Amino acid sequence: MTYQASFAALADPTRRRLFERLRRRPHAVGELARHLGVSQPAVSQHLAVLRRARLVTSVPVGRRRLYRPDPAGIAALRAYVDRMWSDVLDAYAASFTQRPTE
Amino acid sequence: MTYQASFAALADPTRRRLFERLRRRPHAVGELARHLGVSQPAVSQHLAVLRRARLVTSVPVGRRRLYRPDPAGIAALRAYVDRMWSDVLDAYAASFTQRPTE
DNA sequence: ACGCTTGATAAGTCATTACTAATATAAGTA
DNA sequence: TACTTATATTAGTAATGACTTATCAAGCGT
Repeated sequence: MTYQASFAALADPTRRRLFERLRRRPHAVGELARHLGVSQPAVSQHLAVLRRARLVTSVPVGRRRLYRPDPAGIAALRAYVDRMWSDVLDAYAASFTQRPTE
Repeated sequence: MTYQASFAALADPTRRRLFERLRRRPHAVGELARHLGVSQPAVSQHLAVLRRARLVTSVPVGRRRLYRPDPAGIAALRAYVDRMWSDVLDAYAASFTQRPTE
């Protein structure tokens, strides 16, 4: 059920760009705001959504706060998509023996 | 860039339930509406969104229309999530040799 | 302590969207 | 041809959400 929040989080283009920028190395909030061309509050709000979806974590470092990807949410998302994929493949294989009923 | 639409499509819980129900076997629109407890137009609209995201396809069969999962969109989503995952792992491994700058 | 910097939160606004009811189209049936 | 069934489309509405400005809290340097 946790992947639901992940989909909602990554549905927004700005939030997805944020996430993609974090995937390589940790970033501070202001740094992200400068690069994405949105205000600092907007970035903070987006990061809060990503955090609730377990897609990012953060640690305070001095007066800044470093955000980095959270493997937990990404793994959950990956597991979900993988299961969908294999289910679809299974259904496709089964469609040769079993005709769609109703 | 096509995964963007996939995320947006699956961000809605109703739409995700629709998609999950299709993953096993093809379904007609009315059948889906009955099971999900939403009106038929709502289902048609959701299916249109899923179709634009390349997550489902449909074929007319008599006066009904059968919807089934589209491997194209699912594969794109899977590729994206997999790349995120490996990038995060790479960054984690690199973090031992390279300290996060700025 | 004071000021500066960094980030989070609050309140308000505008745009998007998920839904319903009503209507249109099209395929099958008598 | 008329009638029914199945789905799509349109129009309107209520809720959600992404953004802004303003403000608050906290850490660091002088």
